[in-house]
Amino acid sequence: MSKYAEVILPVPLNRYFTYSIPCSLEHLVMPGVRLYVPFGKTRRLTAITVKTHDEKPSGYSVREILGVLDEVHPSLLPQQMKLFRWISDYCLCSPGDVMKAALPSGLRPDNSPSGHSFKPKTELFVRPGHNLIIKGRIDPDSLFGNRAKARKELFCKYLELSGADINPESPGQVSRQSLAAFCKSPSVLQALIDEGILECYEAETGRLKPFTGKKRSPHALSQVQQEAIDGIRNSFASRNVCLLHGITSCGKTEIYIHLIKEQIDKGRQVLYLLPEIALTTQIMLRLQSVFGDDMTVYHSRCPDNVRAEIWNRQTGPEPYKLVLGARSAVMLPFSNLGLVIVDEEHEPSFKQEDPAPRYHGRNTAIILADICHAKTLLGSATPSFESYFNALAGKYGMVTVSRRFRETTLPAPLIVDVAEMKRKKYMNGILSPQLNEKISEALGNGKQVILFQNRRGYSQTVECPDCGWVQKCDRCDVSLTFHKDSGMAVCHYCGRRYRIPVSCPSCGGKSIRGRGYGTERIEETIKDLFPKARTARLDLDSAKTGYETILSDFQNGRTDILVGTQMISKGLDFENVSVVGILQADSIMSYPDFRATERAYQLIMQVAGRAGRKESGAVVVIQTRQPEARILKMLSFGDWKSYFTEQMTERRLFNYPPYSRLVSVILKSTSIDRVEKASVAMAEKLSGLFGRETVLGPDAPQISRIQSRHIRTILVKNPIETPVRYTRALLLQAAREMEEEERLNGVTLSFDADPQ
DNA sequence: AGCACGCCGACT
DNA sequence: GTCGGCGTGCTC
Repeated sequence: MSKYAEVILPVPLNRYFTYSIPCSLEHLVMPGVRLYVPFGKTRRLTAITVKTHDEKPSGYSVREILGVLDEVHPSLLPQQMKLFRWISDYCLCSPGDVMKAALPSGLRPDNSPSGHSFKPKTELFVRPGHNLIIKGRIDPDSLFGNRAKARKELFCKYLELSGADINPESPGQVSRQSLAAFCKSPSVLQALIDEGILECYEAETGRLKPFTGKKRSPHALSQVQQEAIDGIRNSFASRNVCLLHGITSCGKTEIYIHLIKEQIDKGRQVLYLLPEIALTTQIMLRLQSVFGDDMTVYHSRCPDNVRAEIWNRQTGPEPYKLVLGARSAVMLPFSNLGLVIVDEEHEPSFKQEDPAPRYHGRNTAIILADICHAKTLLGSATPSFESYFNALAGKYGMVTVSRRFRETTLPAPLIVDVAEMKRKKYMNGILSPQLNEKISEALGNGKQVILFQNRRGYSQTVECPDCGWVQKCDRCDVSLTFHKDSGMAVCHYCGRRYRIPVSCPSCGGKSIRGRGYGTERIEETIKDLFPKARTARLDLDSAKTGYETILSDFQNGRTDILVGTQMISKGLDFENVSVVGILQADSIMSYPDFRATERAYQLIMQVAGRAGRKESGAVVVIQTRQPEARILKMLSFGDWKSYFTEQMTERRLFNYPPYSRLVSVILKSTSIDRVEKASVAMAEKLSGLFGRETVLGPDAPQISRIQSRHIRTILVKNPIETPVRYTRALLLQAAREMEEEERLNGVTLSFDADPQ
C-alpha cells in the first residue's frame, strides 16, 4: 500500500510523472495498472503505473489520480513494462511515445469525462425460460400440443440450434437474430418470449468471428523440412536466436506450423511476425486451418475495438496461443511466450520510420523473447546483412535450406541492356523486344506474366519540356506523380493532390506533360500491346479497391498479366507464371546509401522468386542500363554468401554497420532559419562530446521538407565497440543542454537509432 | 504533443 | 469595440 504512483503519460516528455493515490484506491494500484489522471489545466489522460512508493516528491505539488482503469488485473504485464523500458532506452524516445504506439486507443480514453471508452460488444441471445426448468429433457409436444404450429416449429428449431434436444443440461448459445431468421414473421418469436417459453438475455460476444472451418493436423514433413526442424531445435539448445535461411517455396510455413504446434502443446504462446504488406489472408487461412480459434491476427489496420479486445484477452485467463501480427504486435501482452517467429526478417518495413518510437520489429522481438525466456526464429530467403553477420559471428544459430520443397530451381535471369536497345530504336515504350517476345510466347502457351515496376502512378513527374520546370508539393520537398485515373498530380509523401496547370508557371509554355513510367502507364501500354490478354494492376492505389481480389484473380488464372509494385513480391507462389519482368532495375539499384545493393538484391530475388519452375521454361527478364553491374551477376542463391562477403569487406573499409553503430539526430521546424541554426549548434555540441570524426552533418535529407516542416539530420557514427549506454548518455546530455540553453525554440529534436 | 494564455489585425 | 491569428511556455 503506497501513497504515490510513478506513471507513464502519453506525452513526448522524457520522464515519469508522480501522482498521489487516495487511500480507498491504494490496494488497486500496482505496476502495469492503468490510471486516469488530470494533466495541465484541462486535460485528463490515461497513465500506466510504473511503480508505487511512499516518498513525497518535493518541488511541486502532487496531484491526485482521478481513478483506476484496471480493477481486475493490470493491462500491462511485467514483461511488457521491461520491454517498454528497453524500447524507450534504445530508441532514445520518451516512455510516452512507446505507450502511444503500444496501447490501442480504446484502452486509452484520454479526455473522456468518465475515463471509459472501450465497450465490449454484446448481443441478444435466447434460452429456455426459467419457469421451464426441465427435468431431463424438453418435450415440445407437451408444451404446445397440436396447436400453435409455427411456434412449435420455431421452438424445435431453437432446440436443434442449441443442441438442447440432445444435451438439455447445457444448451449452446443461440443469438436472437439467428433464430429470428427461421420464422416468417418476427411476432412468432416475440410470442414465445412473451409466453416465457424462451427468454431473451444480453451477453458479451466479442467482435472477432469464431472459426467455423474444419481443422486439420499439420502435414507430414519432407525429409528436407525435417532436417531443418532438427537443425533449429539443435540450435535453440545453445542459442536464443536462429536464422532460417531458406529459399522461396522451400516449405517454410509448414516448418513454422510444426514448431508452433510444439510450443502450444507445451502450453506456451507463439508470436508470428510478418511485414505489414505481407499480411495476406492466405497465410492466415493456412494457420487458421490448423490452429482455429487458438489464434488471432493483429495489425495496425485492425479496427481499434478489435485491437482492444485482443489486448484484453491477452491479459485474461485464456490468452491466444498464437498471434499472427505485424510489427506492432510485439507490444501485445504475452504471459507465457515460448517462441517468436519473424518471417521475411530482412524486410525494411519492420523498422518504424516516422513517428517515434523508431523501433525495429525484428530486434524488438528478439528482446521480447529474451525477457520472456523464449526463442526467436528469423526466416528469410535473402537474410539482412545484419542477421547473416550475427549468424556467421556465432551470435545466432543458422539453418540453411537450399532445396525447394518440390525440387525446383530458380531460372538464371536474362539481362537486357535498355540503353543499347534504345540506341538501336528497338524499345517499344518501356518494353524491350526480348521481354516483348517472352510475353507473347507465354501468353501463347497459356502462361501468366508478372511485370514489376517500383513506382506507382502514371508518370513519375509532371514537367514543362520548354524550360524544365517540375511540379512540386507545396508542403514537401518532392516532385509530384501524375495519376491518370484521377487526372491529378499527387504527392506520395503527404497525399496532397494538385491540378496540373495548363500553362507553365515559370515560362508560360503550354506543353506541360508527364514524364517517366509508373504502374498505371505500364498497365495502359500492356493493354495496348496485348489487347487480348487480361491485364490487372496491383499497387497501393489499386489495392484500396480489393487487394485480395486482384491477387486471387491472378492466382486462379482469371487474369494473365499482373503489373505491380513491391506488393507483388510478397505472398504466394504463382505456379503458372512463366515470365517475370523487372522493367527498370536501375530504380532499385541506385539508392544513394550503403544499403542500396543489399536492398536491390533482396528485392530482385523476391520478385524473381514469383516465377514458376525452370523446367517449365520460366524466365526472369531484367531490364537495366547497367547490365555489367556486379549485383546482377550474383543473382542466385548459391552466390549469396560470396556477395555478402564482398559487401562486408566494403562496409568494414568505410566503417558502415555492422562495423559501426549509427544514430541519426533529427531536427524539424516550420522555420528553415531556426532549424538550420539549431542543427549547427547541435552538431557543434555533439562534435565536442564524441569527437569530430564521429559526427557527420548537419545535412538536409533527400526530402528536406515534409508537411511544411523543414528537416535536418546529424549522423553520429560510433565504432561497434563503443557501448550503447555511453552513446545514449551523451546524446541525451546534448539534447538536455540544447533545451537548457534555449537553442531549440520552435525546433523539435528526436533520434533514430540504427536508421535504415 | 496539446492546450491555454497573451498580445496585435480586420470585422459587426 | 471583439473575434481570432499563432508565438511561447508548461504539464506531476
